[in-house]
Amino acid sequence: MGKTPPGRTRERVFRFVRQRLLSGQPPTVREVQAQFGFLSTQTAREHLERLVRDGRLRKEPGQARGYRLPGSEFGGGGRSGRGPPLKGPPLKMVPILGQVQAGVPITAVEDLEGYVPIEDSSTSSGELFGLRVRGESMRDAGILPGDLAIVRQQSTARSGEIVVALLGDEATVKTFVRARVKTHRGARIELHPAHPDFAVIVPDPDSEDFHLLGRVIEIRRRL
Amino acid sequence: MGKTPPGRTRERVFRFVRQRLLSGQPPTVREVQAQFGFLSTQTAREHLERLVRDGRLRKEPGQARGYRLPGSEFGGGGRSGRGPPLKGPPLKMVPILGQVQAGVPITAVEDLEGYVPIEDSSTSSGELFGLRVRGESMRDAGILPGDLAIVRQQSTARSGEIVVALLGDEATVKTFVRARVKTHRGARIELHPAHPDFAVIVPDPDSEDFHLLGRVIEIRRRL
DNA sequence: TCTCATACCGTACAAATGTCTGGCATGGGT
DNA sequence: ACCCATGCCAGACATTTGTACGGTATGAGA
Repeated sequence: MGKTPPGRTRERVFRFVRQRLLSGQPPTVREVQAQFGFLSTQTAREHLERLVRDGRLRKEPGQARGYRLPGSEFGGGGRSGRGPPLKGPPLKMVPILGQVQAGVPITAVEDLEGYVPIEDSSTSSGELFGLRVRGESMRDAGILPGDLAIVRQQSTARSGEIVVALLGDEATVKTFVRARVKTHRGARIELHPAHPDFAVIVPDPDSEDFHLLGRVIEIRRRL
Repeated sequence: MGKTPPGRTRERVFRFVRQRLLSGQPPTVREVQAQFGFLSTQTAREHLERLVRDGRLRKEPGQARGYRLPGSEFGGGGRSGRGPPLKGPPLKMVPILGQVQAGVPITAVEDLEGYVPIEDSSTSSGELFGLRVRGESMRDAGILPGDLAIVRQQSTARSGEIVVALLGDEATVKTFVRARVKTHRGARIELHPAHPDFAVIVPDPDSEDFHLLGRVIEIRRRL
């Protein structure tokens, strides 16, 4: 193997490693070596280490297939042993629920559409689930029918947050508002649509027909 | 470690391995061992091998971190046939680009914000990347400033598709339209905003200042 | 010329990791 | 009782893989 222009080969090495990492199969040093026909593992290693020094790759020293992409911190499972320092993966598979019912733990719901991957670095303990948006009532907030709402289960919310509430047996996405009302002791709850044709809903917080399912933390739309 | 109900532990092992694979980090036998507190690597191995025999996992014998999800070569996907209905979507980590330039291969861009996980079952060969949306010009299509657009690199598009185009050195998200014009031979290209205050853009397809970067396949908004 | 950096090769060694052989205990069935 | 499958442990061995130390050759500058 002769020499190649400076940086030329390294660029190709990066692409190769990157492709492998993106598809879930971290390469070994020797796989990189073979891919480019290097006659020495050291050559591959030098390229890799250089990419790490340049911040284009990250690595877990000593681990087999230890090269990673920078940016998102993947990691091993929740650590319990003393082994290498690995972090918990912020990546989760979130179930998309076909229908929601009050009081039914989402983990027990069988009627699900599938799973979507989501990065969840938050430490909040609420379970996550996905819900398909129906209706135009949040149109002006950029939430359209068919969108997938990622919801964190919680029974309270702050004013202005977009939430999923269960009214009767219907799940609905609205902006949660605590309105100060002088006539009452305390505040009252309102569910605001984001569309001129829809009216504000004022549920009775104590009613059996009203349940706050959680807060919408992300909207996804497939085109 | 005492005994546990039949299959109980194996189910947990499977979930652990699956989670790791989905996040791009195949576990070692010993990592599984540590995760569940087994005192022997063999115990972990037996669970893993059993999962392979049951078709729930696949493996590359002899390779370090050689366990895979069945179906596809990568993160998972496809069906495996037997066993519980567990499909693993083909999962990739997609780079979020801070800025885009014409002619620069996305793999060479260093200025990236991070990576997001995305399911890509399509067989299209175009590379994927993420781009932060700026401006209000697509507001009425439910695409707001700060949204993350997932883009598949391609140099052509069909009329009506939402695309990312490079005008000069500015990347912009618009609806791609092929307008039939009688005066010309062939059609002309238009980039339509989705906001009354913005005007249709009619780029010169042959200009150096116009490049079609790709098609928007998904919109994500963090709330 | 001399240094220095880049690009590559050769050959090891040691750690990480996959694999194997043998054993123990429990429970279900015959 | 016997057989057999399951769940687990113990201790090794062999391969894969990361890492280290040293070498050759070329080109850019000082």
